[in-house]
Amino acid sequence: MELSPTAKVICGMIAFGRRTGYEIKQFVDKTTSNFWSASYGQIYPELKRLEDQGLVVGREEPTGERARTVYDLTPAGQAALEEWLTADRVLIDESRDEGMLKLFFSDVVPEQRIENIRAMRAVHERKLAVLRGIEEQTRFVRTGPYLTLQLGIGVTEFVINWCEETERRLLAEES
Amino acid sequence: MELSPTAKVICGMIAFGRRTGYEIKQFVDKTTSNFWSASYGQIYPELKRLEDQGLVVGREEPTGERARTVYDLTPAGQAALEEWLTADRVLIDESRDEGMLKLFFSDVVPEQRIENIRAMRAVHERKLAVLRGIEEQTRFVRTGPYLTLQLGIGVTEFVINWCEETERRLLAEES
DNA sequence: ATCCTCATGTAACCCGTTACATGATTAA
DNA sequence: TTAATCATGTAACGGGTTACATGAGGAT
Repeated sequence: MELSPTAKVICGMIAFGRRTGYEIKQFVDKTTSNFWSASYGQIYPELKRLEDQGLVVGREEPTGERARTVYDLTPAGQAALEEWLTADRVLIDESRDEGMLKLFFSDVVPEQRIENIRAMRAVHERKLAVLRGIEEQTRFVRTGPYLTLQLGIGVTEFVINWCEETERRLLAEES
Repeated sequence: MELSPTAKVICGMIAFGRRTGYEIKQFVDKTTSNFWSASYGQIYPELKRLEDQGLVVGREEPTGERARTVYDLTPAGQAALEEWLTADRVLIDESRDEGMLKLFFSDVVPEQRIENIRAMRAVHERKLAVLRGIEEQTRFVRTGPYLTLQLGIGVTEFVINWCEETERRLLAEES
């Protein structure tokens, strides 16, 4: 059973512990959103589809009067997840970085170039602060999340340094 | 006139020199695809819309019997492009990196972790080779494309190094 | 001749976000 | 008591990819 893009995060998150749709969204925002995000508009319908396909089971566990469905992986779901994780297929690798695009076209308005780089740096500084926050408040029982966080931090720092150096260099060249 | 996402690359590419839809696609693939891509299915309809909005003008310049429409920016198009480049708005920053997602969930199948990292490295090594190819075969009169290429190369190298180091570390810890 | 590149386009589909709607529970 | 958080959902919309269709020109 081939997993759809969003099914990959959903099943992975459930494999890390039974969860509600709401919790899946929280975890995605807190942990993978840097390289893989998901919205409620995808998560809830996808959970239904996964249940139809027999990859997950939802159990009603309301909090008082408040409806609440907790999902578990079925053996088929676990198998599909493992198949995906071990398969040697072409990996999705998409990115849309408007800061980079503006820098690319910055010769159209050259006076703005330094400003473009500063804006890029600001984006990455905010990102770094978020990642550092996660780093602090999380106990890493699992290595996967730890590794991706470290790589995320490393790349972000690299970009910030590059922005700083480039800004300095461009300012020096101006004079 | 607010530019749609795809209109940003299209107008930028035309600002760098009058082009056909086909040429825009070639340039995008060769230069920005690392952080911003576009398909024919977007480019041709978008060029029509931009012409309706008066931001570009298409001129018929066939090659013999072969139809060919070359686009130029109108003053309004140039203005819209400059407005976008100078505006201080929230920047689109999206990414979907399946290699990272697999690494994140690699505790589900821990024996596979090293393999996941190798696959990630392979992706980035291919990417680096492509970027280095562009670096060689291109004369950089313009700084924007040069800067984004350098940053792309730097980040890619950083990721490759991280993968190598992490792989070594994990192998050492195994024993 | 044949194949690659140039060149333009569209239709079906997939996917995903945004905004909205609703309501219970808990913390301040 | 009021605001934040927990919790579930959907409909409209926008955007983008893939696959297909077509054909001319240039190179081998």
